[in-house]
Amino acid sequence: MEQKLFVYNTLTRSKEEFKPLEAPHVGMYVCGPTVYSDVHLGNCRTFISFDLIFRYLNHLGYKVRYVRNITDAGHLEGDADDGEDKISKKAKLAQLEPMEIVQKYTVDFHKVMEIFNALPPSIEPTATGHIIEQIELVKDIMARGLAYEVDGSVYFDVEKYSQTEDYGMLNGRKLEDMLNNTRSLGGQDDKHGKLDFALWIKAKPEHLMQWPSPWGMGFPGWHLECSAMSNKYLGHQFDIHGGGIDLMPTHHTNEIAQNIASCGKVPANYWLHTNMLTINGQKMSKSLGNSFLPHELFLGTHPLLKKGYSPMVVRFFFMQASYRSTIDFSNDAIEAAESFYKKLSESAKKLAALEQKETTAVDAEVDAAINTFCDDCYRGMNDNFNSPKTLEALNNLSKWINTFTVGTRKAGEVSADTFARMKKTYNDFFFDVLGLKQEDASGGDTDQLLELIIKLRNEAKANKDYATSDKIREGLKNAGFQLNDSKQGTTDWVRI
RNA sequence: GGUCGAAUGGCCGAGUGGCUAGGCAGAGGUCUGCAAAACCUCCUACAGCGGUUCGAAUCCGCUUUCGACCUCCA
Repeated sequence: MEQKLFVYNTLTRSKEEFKPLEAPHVGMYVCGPTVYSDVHLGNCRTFISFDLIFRYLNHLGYKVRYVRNITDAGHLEGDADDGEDKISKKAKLAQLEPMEIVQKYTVDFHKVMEIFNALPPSIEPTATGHIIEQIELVKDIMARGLAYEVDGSVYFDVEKYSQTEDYGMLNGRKLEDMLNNTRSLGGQDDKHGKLDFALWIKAKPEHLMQWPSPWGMGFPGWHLECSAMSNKYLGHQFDIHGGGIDLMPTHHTNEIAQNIASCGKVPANYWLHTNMLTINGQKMSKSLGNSFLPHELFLGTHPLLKKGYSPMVVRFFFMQASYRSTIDFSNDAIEAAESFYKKLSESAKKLAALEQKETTAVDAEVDAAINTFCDDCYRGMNDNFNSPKTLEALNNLSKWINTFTVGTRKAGEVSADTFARMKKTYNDFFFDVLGLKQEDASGGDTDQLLELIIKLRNEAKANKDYATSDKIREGLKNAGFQLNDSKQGTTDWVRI
């Protein structure tokens, strides 16, 4: 079928057909984490969403250069530009080198991403590794008269920029509204205008992270790194820029301004924003103290959790909503996801063992239905990465997989092509696109032990010694293994 | 306060003008020694009030509630 991918572009507030600048190459930049503390689950949702997008673009055959930065400097604590660098602050508190903090949380972040089966980006540049590029960018902006220096700090002149450019092109706000509604903040006397933001910040002598620049010792402003690094690795113009929707109004707005001010171009054609994970209807965030960490979720150690949920269940839970909707976390919701995930995962297992053994007449209706469901997998993802739609299609395929497995209908009732397509499509989407894994795969020892126990039970069953066979089944259930007998006399087990 | 967005059945969550997703939970059935799994059937909702239309969950207006951003956050 024809593949036309539509994506919702925040810049135009509409769904547009995705057309890369230089197909089959796609450049995608996603704002990564600030590595000053553990990533919480809300952060994870965003990166898992972009992992889904990355995976689907790959699946469609695009050659994606996926750049996701690590912010390891310049991200200020507290309000405006008077605060302290987050990493610096944490380093002082813990009496560590800033780079120790950065290293620790970067490594943790990578581990968590791996647990969630998120693919690593093609390039993962750091802010501290691109100080020179950032200084050059500041110089470019100053050369165009759109930034000014005050006492060793450099600020972006939003009002001057707005005389020729549309500062609010992304956030949809009018300049005057933004000016009128900015809360008054202390410590901003150096700035000419309320909306001006720091490109380069003068460092106090005790500041742990500082670099020489034409304006003295200092460090880069937070928004600067993304402009500098996307320019460097993806060029002045690329296809997709993404991030959490909370970055859109300020961070991305400033980023666009920096890019236009330095080279005259809007960096990306499509701006994709993921929505927030909420808990009890409120945004999950570090500052609100209502966030939980991935391992707390896995182990069920957070007070809000009834029990632990495995990484794939969590990933599946995210896939059940579209990336542009908020998801409200609740035990009921994630338990529903858990059951659904296990069902689809079991079907994937059954599919691997499924063969077209008997040659039967092809039932055109069934054949057509299965082909439609395969198409639906694509239809879902092509519609702005609508993973819930794709899950629905997989669920429809799963019913046929189960029916064929039980044998009520024969796999031979569909053509060999359709059968092969069903296998490929189900596997492609379940494993490669949605990035799900089977979690109940066991080590060799357990497999062998269970096989033996099941054999003993089946012998008891054959002797109609149901007391013994039920005892074994009950015992295994208590140990976390559910036995399922089949019509053919074989017995499967699943972890529960 | 300003700006923007959201409100869908017990729970979650698709859906942008007619064909009234899907999952989970629940009920009934088939299968089974009994289970489990699986399959089948049932459970037909769109905050409220107006309006546009032959027809609205879907478009418009008002009201209510909630959220996001405006201040660090994915």
